[in-house]
Amino acid sequence: MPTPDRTSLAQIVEAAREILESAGLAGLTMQAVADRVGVRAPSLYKRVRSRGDLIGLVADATLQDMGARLDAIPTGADPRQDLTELARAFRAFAHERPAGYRLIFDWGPETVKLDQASFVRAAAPLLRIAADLAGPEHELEAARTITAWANGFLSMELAGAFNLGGDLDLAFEYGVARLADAFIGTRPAAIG
Amino acid sequence: MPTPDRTSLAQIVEAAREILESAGLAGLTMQAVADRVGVRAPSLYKRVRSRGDLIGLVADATLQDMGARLDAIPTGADPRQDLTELARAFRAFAHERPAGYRLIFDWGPETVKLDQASFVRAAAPLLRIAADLAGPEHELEAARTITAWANGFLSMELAGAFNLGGDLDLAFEYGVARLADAFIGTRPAAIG
DNA sequence: ACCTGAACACCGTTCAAGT
DNA sequence: ACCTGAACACCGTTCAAGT
Repeated sequence: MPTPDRTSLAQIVEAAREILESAGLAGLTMQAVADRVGVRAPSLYKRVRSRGDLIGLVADATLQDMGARLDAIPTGADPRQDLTELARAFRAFAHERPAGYRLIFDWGPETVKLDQASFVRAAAPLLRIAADLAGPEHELEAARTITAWANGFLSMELAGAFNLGGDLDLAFEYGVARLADAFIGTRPAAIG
Repeated sequence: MPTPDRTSLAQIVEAAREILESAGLAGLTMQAVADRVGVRAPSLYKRVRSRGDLIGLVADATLQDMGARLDAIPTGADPRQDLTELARAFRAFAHERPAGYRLIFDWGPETVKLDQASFVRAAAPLLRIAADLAGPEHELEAARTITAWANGFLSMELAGAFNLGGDLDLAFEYGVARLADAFIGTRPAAIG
C-alpha cells in the first residue's frame, strides 16, 4: 500500500530559499530543509538528486523571479530614464534576496549551473535599453558593460567590500548617470 | 625536549593557495593542506585558528599580490590610457589566479574577512586615476563605478555567466573605453 | 613546544526494511 | 511508492599522550 506524499518538490525548494536567506549557503543543509518540510533527510532524495541540485533549483527560481520583476518595469520614451529605473529595480531585488542574488551571480559554477533560458529572459529588458542607448550594433557590448557594473556594484555592496566610507546610494546613482551618458557618442546619427 | 618544526605558517598558506587554485574552495580541506606540507591535520591548528582563518590568510595574501601588481604599473600623461592599462592588468591577474580572485571579491564575508589596509593599498592606483578623470570631488564615486564594472566583468567572465556568445576581449575593451569617456563631462574646466 | 592518534559532532548520501 | 533508521565516508576540531 503506497504512502501518501508528505511533501513536494515545490515545498522543498521554497523551504530551501527561506533557509538560504536566513542562514546562508553553509546553513542550507539537507537536515535543515528536511526539518522545515517535516520529513527525514533521506526522503529528500526522492525529489532531488543532491544538495547541489537543490541549490541549482533555488538559484533558478530566484533568477526567474528577478526576470519577472525586471520585465514588469514600464518603459518610456527616454532610454536614460529607463536604464535608471531598471538599475534601481535590480538593486532593490538584490537587497530583498541577498543570498539568492549572490547565488546567481557570485557563487559561480562551482556551486550552481543556471538555466540558459532563465538568463536570456532576465537579460531581455536590458538588451532593449542597451540597443536604444548604444545602437543595435553595440547592443551586446553595451548590455555587458551595464550588467558588469550593476552586478559588480551589488556584489561589493552586499559583501561589504566598499569599505572606504562614503554614501553608497549616491555612488550608485552617480554610476547609472555616467553609464547612461557613456554610450551616446557611439550611437549612429539619428535620421534627418 | 622540544620537537623541531616540521612546517611553517608561510608554507601552510602557500600550500593552501595552490590547493585553492587546483581544487577550488571545496577542495581546500585541512587534510589536503596537511598532506601537502607533510604533517597531520591536527598539527595545522598550532599555526592557524581555523579553516576560516586560513582562508582569510589566503585571501589577504592574494590581495597583497594584486596590490603590488597594480602599483607597479607605470602611469603617463593620459589618464584614459592609464585606466586602460590598469584594467588590463586587473583582468590578467584575475585570469592567473581565478579562485584567489573570487575569494577576494565574490565569496564574501561569509567566508572571508579582508584586511582593510590591504584593500586600501590595492585601491590606491585606481583612486589616483579616478581623480584625474573625474576631478577630485568625484574621486570616490568614479573609482567605485570603475571597480564595480571591472569586478563585475571578471566575476561574470570567470563564472561563465556571459552566456550570450560574442567576443569577451572586445566587450572588455569596449567597456574600458566607454568608462574612460564617461567622466570627462563631469570634470571641472581646466585652468586657462 | 610541536606532533600525533583517537575521538566527537556534523555533514551528504545510500540502502534495506517498513507501510 | 514514499518514508525511515542505520550505516558509511568525509569533514573540522579537540585533546590527552608522546617526544
